[in-house]
Amino acid sequence: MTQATSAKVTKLNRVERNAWTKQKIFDAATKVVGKYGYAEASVARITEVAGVAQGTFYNHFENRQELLDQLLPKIGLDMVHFIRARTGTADEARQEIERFSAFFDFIREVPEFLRILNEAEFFAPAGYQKHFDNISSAYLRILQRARAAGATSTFSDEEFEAIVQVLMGARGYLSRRYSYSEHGVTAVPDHVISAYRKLVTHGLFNVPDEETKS
Amino acid sequence: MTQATSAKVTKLNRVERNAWTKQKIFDAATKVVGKYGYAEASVARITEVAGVAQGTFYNHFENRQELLDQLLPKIGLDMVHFIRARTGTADEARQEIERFSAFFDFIREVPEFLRILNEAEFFAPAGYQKHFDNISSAYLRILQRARAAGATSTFSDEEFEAIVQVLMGARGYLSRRYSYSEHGVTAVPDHVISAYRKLVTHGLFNVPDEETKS
Amino acid sequence: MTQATSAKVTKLNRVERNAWTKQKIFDAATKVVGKYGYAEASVARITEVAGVAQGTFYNHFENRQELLDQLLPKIGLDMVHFIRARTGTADEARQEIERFSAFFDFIREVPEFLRILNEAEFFAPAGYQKHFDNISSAYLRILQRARAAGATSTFSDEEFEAIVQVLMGARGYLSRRYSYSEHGVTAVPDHVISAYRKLVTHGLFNVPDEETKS
Amino acid sequence: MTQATSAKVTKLNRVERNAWTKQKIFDAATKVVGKYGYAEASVARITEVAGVAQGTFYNHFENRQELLDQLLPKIGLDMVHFIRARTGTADEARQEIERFSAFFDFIREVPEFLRILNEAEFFAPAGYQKHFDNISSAYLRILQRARAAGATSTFSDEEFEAIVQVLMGARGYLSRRYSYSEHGVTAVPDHVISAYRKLVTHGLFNVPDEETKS
DNA sequence: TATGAATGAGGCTTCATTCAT
DNA sequence: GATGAATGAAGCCTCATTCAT
Repeated sequence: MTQATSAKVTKLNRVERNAWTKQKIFDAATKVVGKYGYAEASVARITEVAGVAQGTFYNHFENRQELLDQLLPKIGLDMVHFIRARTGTADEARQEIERFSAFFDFIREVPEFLRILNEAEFFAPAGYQKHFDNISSAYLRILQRARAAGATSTFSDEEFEAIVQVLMGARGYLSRRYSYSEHGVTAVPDHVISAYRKLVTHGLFNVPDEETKS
Repeated sequence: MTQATSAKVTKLNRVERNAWTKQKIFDAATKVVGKYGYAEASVARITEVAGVAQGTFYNHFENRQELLDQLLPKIGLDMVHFIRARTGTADEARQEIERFSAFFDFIREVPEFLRILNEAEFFAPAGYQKHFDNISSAYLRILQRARAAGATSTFSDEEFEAIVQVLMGARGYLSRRYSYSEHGVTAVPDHVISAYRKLVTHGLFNVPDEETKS
Repeated sequence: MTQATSAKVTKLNRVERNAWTKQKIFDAATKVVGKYGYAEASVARITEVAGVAQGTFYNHFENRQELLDQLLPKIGLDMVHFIRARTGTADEARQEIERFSAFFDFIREVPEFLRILNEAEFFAPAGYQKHFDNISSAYLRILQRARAAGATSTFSDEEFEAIVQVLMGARGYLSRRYSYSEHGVTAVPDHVISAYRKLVTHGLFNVPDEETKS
Repeated sequence: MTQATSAKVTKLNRVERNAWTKQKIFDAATKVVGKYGYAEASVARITEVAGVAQGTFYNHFENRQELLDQLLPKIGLDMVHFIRARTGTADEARQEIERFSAFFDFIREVPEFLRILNEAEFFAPAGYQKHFDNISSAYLRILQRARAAGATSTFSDEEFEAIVQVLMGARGYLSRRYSYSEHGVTAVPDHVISAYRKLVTHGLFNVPDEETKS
């Protein structure tokens, strides 16, 4: 999230002032939604936090929903960059764990993300869709590349799509359970990471011999 | 979902009439939330569908939220019974697949469940929590029993907790992706089930030898 | 206009109370629009005058426009009855003058009518249309009957339609000019009536002989 | 309507540029009000059509109302010239029909006029008043001159004033009824003109003999 | 003079909840 | 217990006007 700096605003030209105001609203929305959720993110509340008049809001956004729908995709891209920067060149399984861990690190970096991500599906469906497409297509390519390198079990493209859902679902549900807390966002416990690692590397169940080949 | 019978209401004593009215409201809420979501489930709409006056609502529920919070746990129990009845005595991995499939069968049986489940977290948090506790504790016991029978990889109790989140997240996300459709609820494709089976039996990634021992 | 009596409201049953409230709103709207015009007739203002809460408004009318569109047709019918009661059995020309005079008498009786009539076309088009259809069809029948009795010059049905417009336009414009005044509504001067009588009985211009026959 | 020429604006001095901008706003207002009506003629819309900034508006007009009030009188004068040019030297009754027809011709020439004329009374009362005074005094003089030439029935000055209202009301109502249409403005049907002619030349009703002398 | 972002009052409507019958 | 009209807070949005650049 681009944090609007509160530095001196001494000399800004018109275009800059304009962008600065929009950014203030955007940042305020991020804060408000992150803290109180979409349902409580009224235009009045957002503009109050942003320190502008309610009418100003509509100089920068068509309506409330338009802003809300921009929230997740924007932060979602930040997340992608963040995770990418934290992914090394180890074997594929390890990279997946790195991505998984980095996801939780990002949540701590941008605590608003958690709530925005989880609620967007219902309060900002268009934004959620956009974010989801961003993420899942990237994820799918990663898996396909791993498969090409012989690093995965045998999965079809369709199955990979389902797997992407599972992996995103894992992050979503785990983050709700382990990152929320009274005051702020906490680090994810190690056993969550180890559980995830075991699941993606060995599966959950031992398989009787005769089933091995499906 | 307990369907209120439309049988003759001729002879009901006071207690029965009372329960019958409450049930009507409850069923109406299920229908309305299932079809339009929590956000559109106004008291006016629910009571209209139930065929009672708005004021009647408050004779049976403290407020709107109280009813909404009861929705998911109640249907959730129906789901547990449904799944349990569909789980055989095969090996643990197979039973998990049966449970997974049964989950999607239940969605088709009770189409309202999908929306209620997915939205409850944000619109009926208390109800969601209750449901979640119901499910996850049951699930945890299943995994622990499987472990005792030597049917799982090596997981600690804490890790199992995380795994439960993952498995529920998988169901949640996959159902959103594959069960929703224009008109009603559709069956989940086979490749989703096979992907899930592969994941829980073999994991996702092949592991280089030296990593085997974490 | 049915004036809501301000008599004791001691004992009214539910249905009566309901109708009474709706009537209060209706009367308030009549007053407000009559005095300040449609543009200034906000729901807030109307409900304040009616002495009810703003929300109450929407228990009785779908929305603001629905009420506004009912205003003119309702008063318009009162006007028709009023005029009819004042029209005697003299010859057709005299009856027309009676109707014309009665129109202005009605305006004094129901001063709100003037503004409601004149503004409705632009602020309550649906209501205006309804009123206009009511009036013009009645008027047309009157003219046709007079023609059948040999009491009119030679006009076709289509021409009569145009004449109806002219006669209504005459009332509209004359009432704006002669009935409005600072404080309330004034009687129309005699010379207006005599001018109207001369016009409808002899026309305006003397016609050179050779034109007589078109 | 003075159409702002789209000629090269390359060399204009300060005064000319000023007038040119004001004219652009004026023309835009005419278009907007003519097409959408006064109520939809927001300053934002007008300036957008004019291609100037909103603030510019207030360099040329005190406020929104001031502009709106200038619209009708200006076009009204164009109308007067138009009609005068189309009025011949035949007998008075014929001239009146020519004026009547020319009025409808003008509406087709300047389609915006219709809406501006009809709505002005309520949205631009000051402008309406001014226009009305312009027209009615001119009309009154015409009638007086006709009377002096012995071309009219017996009317007093006061009665003539009322007659002017009737004749203008006829034009107003007839134009609303017969000139509006889905796409643009249509010619007035012949039977409207013939009805008008009959009315002003013979009146509407046959008069029993004994009434002749009122 | 031109610009256009900022302002804030005010409009319409929804809806959970109350309460007299 | 059932009813349903009444309440009023709160939400979203529009728009004429101002003002710093």
